[in-house]
Amino acid sequence: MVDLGLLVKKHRKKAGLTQLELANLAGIGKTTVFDIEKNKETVRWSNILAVLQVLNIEVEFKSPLTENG
Amino acid sequence: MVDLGLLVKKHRKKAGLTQLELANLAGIGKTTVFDIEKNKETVRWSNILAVLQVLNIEVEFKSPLTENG
DNA sequence: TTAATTTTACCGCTATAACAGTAATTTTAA
DNA sequence: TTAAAATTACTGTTATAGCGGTAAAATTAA
Repeated sequence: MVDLGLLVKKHRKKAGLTQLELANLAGIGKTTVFDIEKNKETVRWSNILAVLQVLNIEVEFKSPLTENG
Repeated sequence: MVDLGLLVKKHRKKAGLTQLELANLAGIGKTTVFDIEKNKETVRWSNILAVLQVLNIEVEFKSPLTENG
């Protein structure tokens, strides 16, 4: 899954939240939630993190270096 | 690994790049690279993505929903 | 169908991230 | 040790993300 916008949307729906409710829970504006779901990459990392936290989504970074040592 | 700043720094070092070189390769300012390595979360998602791309680091989002279906 | 809800879209305003420049500090190499 | 390179830190300016308000589509429910 590379589509963060769709991922957020799916999780939001599963949680039974509207964009506005998710925005309020994450402490951000509704416009930003909309932007995230539209894969607008100019949003702040902190705002994405706030949304992911509400939806219980974890972030992982992977590379050849992280695999071994 | 949750420390994105340290992760970026390690990969940058491994690639033999200075912050300025990484910034130029990623097409962003040196200040932003510095901020990312300092785990400043107010940076733009697009700028983080640009840095990760240069360093060949992939992003993965995980949750109970992404595991099964 | 109609009404209610939600999403999408656009608008200014404000707050601030991004930036280059500079300088001080720290690290590395000679 | 000294010199060179890199990192950290700060500053002022500029560009723009974030925001609420509003309204139009789209979706859902009755």
